[in-house]
Parts: sequence; C-alpha cells; structure tokens
Amino acid sequence: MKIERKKVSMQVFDRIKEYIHEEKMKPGDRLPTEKQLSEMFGVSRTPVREALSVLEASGLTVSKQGGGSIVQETSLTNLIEETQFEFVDSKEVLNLLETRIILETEAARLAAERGTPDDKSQIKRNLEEIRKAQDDNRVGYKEDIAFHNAIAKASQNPILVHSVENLTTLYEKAIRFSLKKNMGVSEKRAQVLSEHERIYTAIRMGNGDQAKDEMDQHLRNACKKFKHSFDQALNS
Amino acid sequence: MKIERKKVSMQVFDRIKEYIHEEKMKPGDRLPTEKQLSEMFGVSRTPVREALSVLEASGLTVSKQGGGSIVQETSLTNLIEETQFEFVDSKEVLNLLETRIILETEAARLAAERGTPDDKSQIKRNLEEIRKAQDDNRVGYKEDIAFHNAIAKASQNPILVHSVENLTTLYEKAIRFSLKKNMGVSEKRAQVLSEHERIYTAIRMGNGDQAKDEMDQHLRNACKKFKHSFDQALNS
DNA sequence: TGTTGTATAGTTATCATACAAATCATGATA
DNA sequence: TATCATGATTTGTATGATAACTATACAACA
Repeated sequence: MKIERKKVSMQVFDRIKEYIHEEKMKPGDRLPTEKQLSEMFGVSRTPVREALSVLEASGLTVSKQGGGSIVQETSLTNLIEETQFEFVDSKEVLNLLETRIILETEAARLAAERGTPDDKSQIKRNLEEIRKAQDDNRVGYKEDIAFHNAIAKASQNPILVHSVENLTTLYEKAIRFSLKKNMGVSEKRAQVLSEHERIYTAIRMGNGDQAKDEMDQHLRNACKKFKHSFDQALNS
Repeated sequence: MKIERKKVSMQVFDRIKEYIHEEKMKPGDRLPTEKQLSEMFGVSRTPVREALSVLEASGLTVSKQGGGSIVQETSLTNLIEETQFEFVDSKEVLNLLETRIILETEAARLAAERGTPDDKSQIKRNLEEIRKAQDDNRVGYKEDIAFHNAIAKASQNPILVHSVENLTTLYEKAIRFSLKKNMGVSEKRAQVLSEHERIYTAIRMGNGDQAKDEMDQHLRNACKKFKHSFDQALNS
C-alpha cells in the first residue's frame, strides 16, 4: 500500500473547489482573499497562490491584481487549456474517434428508437445552430459538439450521455488545436452539414438502423479528414 | 490599444513549453531546476513555481520533491474524467449495463482481431482467477472486472480501455451494494463461468463476430439476472 | 559479488516577510 | 451629482530560510 503524499498546494486546490461548491458561488462572486484562504487552511500564501494559479489556468476563476479572485463562467469545455495538446500524437485522436464511433452509432440508433418529440426538436435546433455558424463563417465546434450530445441525450440513457459527453468534449479540445495549424478544411463543411442533416432525418423518422449508419459514415469521414489534415501539417 | 499585461508566471509557463519544444525533450527528460529556470528568465522562483504548478496540472510535467521536474507522457487517456455517480437505483444499473454492452461487445471484437498473444494469455490468466475464486466459493467481483478489463486492453485502444474501466468499476460498486441484499445468484455462477469461457475461446480463435456475440449474450444475461434479483428484493 | 547502511549534495515544498502595483472604497470638493 | 484625491486592500513578485525528499557515491557487511 502506497503512502499517500499529496502536495499541500493541490490539497488547497481541492478545498477551494469544494468551497466554491458548498457556498454555491455563482460566476462573478468573489473568493476570500489569499490571506483569508491561507488562514482558513492553516498554510502560507505560497501554496494558496499555486492552487489559485491552477484554478485560473483551468478557467474556474480569474485573479486580478488588487481586485481579488472571482469565479468565472465555467463552460466545461475550457476546463484545462488546449495547450497540452501540442504533445498528443495523432494516433490518440484516432483512438478517440474509434471509441466515439462505437458509442455514438448506437446512441444514434437509440435516439431514433426512443427519442421523445422534445428530444428530436432539440436536435433540430442544434442543427440550425450549426447552419447559422456556417453562415457566419465560423467553424462552430461548440455547435457540432452540442448536436452530438443532444443525440446522446435522446437515447434516454444518462450513463451513455455522460460517456459520450466525455469523449466529445475531449475531442473538441484536441481538434481545436490541430485545426489551428491548418485551416484548409473549410471546403468540406458543406459535406459535414449534409451528413448532419441525414443523421437528423433518420432519427426524426425513427429509423434506428439508418441513423446508426449515417452516424457511422459521418464519424468515419471525420477520421479521414483528420488523417488528411494531420499529414498535411506534418509536411508543411 | 490596450497594453497586454500578462502575469510573469504565465509568460514563464509559455516559455517553459517553448523550451521543451525547442530542446525536443522526450518524456522522462529532466527540466532545468527551478533556480536555473528563474535565472534563465530573469525572474524569481515564485512565478517559476506557479508556472510549474500549472504545467503539472495540465499533465505536461511532474515535479517530485527533491527529484526535479520531468516531462511526462501526455496522452488523451489521462484527460478523460472519471465518471462520478453515486447511485444504486436499479434503472441506472440497467442503463449502465446497456452502455457496457455497447462498448464491450465491440471491445471483444477488436480483442479477437487485434489482440496480441500476450494479451490473450493475460485474458486466460484472468479466466483462471475467476475459476479459482469460484472454487474458493467466493463471488469474485474483482476477478470478473479484471477479466472484462483485460479484454478491453486487448483492443489496443487506450481510450476504449479507459472508458470500459470507468464503467466496470462503476458497475462493481453498484452491484456490490445491491447484492448485499440478496445473495440468491450463486446457482447461476456455473453458467457465468461457461459464458466467460466462450468469450475467451472466440477471442483466442480470432473470431471477432463470435466474440462480440458471446459478450453480448453474457451481458444481456447479466441484465436479466439483475432484473430478476431486483424484483425478488422488492417482493421480500 | 551483492546487499545494506550512511553520508552528502542537490532539489523541491513550504514558510515568513517585504515591497510593488493595481484596484477599491471613502470622502472631500467643485 | 459628479469627479477626483487618497488611503486601505489585495494581488504580483522578490528574497531568504528551513524542512523534506531524491539520487548518488561510498563504506561496511554478509
């Protein structure tokens, strides 16, 4: 049995998160000052500051000199910066996509078979958002992810939803980095949109097998595009 | 135009990343010491430490007291969140099993198709463990879980492995609680063992379709047994 | 030869203190 | 009321000291 030895700064990190939770702090609320926190936990300012640094890097808080630290609007997707993705290799992303295919094709089938009218109209709204993003000439990561998550939600299986969300947000973070390097994928966006539309149509019609098929093709194409753009990036 | 005022600690953070990149440092390599870094960038140790904290939190490096900071293998797998649910609701267990079916049937197929001889002999060892547990008249949760995880591992997809492990450990927790109430499942254990054996055989033969089928039946039977024992518990 | 104990230097983790810089709050003044 | 000055508060950085830990080398021992 390994002896647990955790850095004080990381314990403080956890405690501050707990604190935010327990006090039900909303975005905009001010945290106690560093001095107060250090007294609260009986440590010096140093580990408190390191904990706050990590919190800020994770997007949970913002510290302003003289102003204090305030909790921030936390969209789960920017939980940790995309910085570390410079070091992931393409194989990992393909593994991620492979796992997404396994989960999301079945999610699509279940969505078609069990989705309520509400679920389906939500999916439709997400589709509209994607279209809008495209009109605005934005890439629309968030909208894409939201579309996929909405389909998972229509499966009526919270565990499945959670698993899918886990992977899609991870994918977004990873892909966002790789797209920074080469933007030459925009011409494919029309194709992606029509894939999305076909998935939605199958779900709306309640055709599980077809929904699964369309999702399968859609994600396999994503694989291909990723490989292609990654190779391009390597050769540049 | 507002002057960009960036905290020194975050500039140091960026510079250290650059440094790792430029020096082409591999996982396992040691970073310069904090003292050296602070001299390198002409700042005090304080911001250097805060930068290192963030680096460590984002999984790029590990700092060990007395040992220095080393760059770490960064894999997407480390970034998957642990699913934290604390439920015992029967509906959730069925959802959990449904998700396991989706993932693990494909995992079994991939294990049959891609598993190395080492992987397969590991699965065999896990099977032996289950048998041994049964001989000792133990229930053998751990052995069961280990068997399923080993199959996932043989898929050669770390993301899939992690996802499966997430669900199996969750399942273990849930089932361990619910089985406390009714132990009347022991007579089915022989059947479970033969299911496990059939899964293994299919994987060993490299028959992906059959492996998937066997896993499917195995988990569906688990569903049935759970429903049955749950109903029993309700009527008692 | 190989293992175990010990000494030593190097390194990180934390503490305490001080000061600089930005922000905030208060009240005076126009 | 609105604006500005000013002092208090708070974060950012610097510095030095101490404790705890690691890695290494070397001696002692079996």
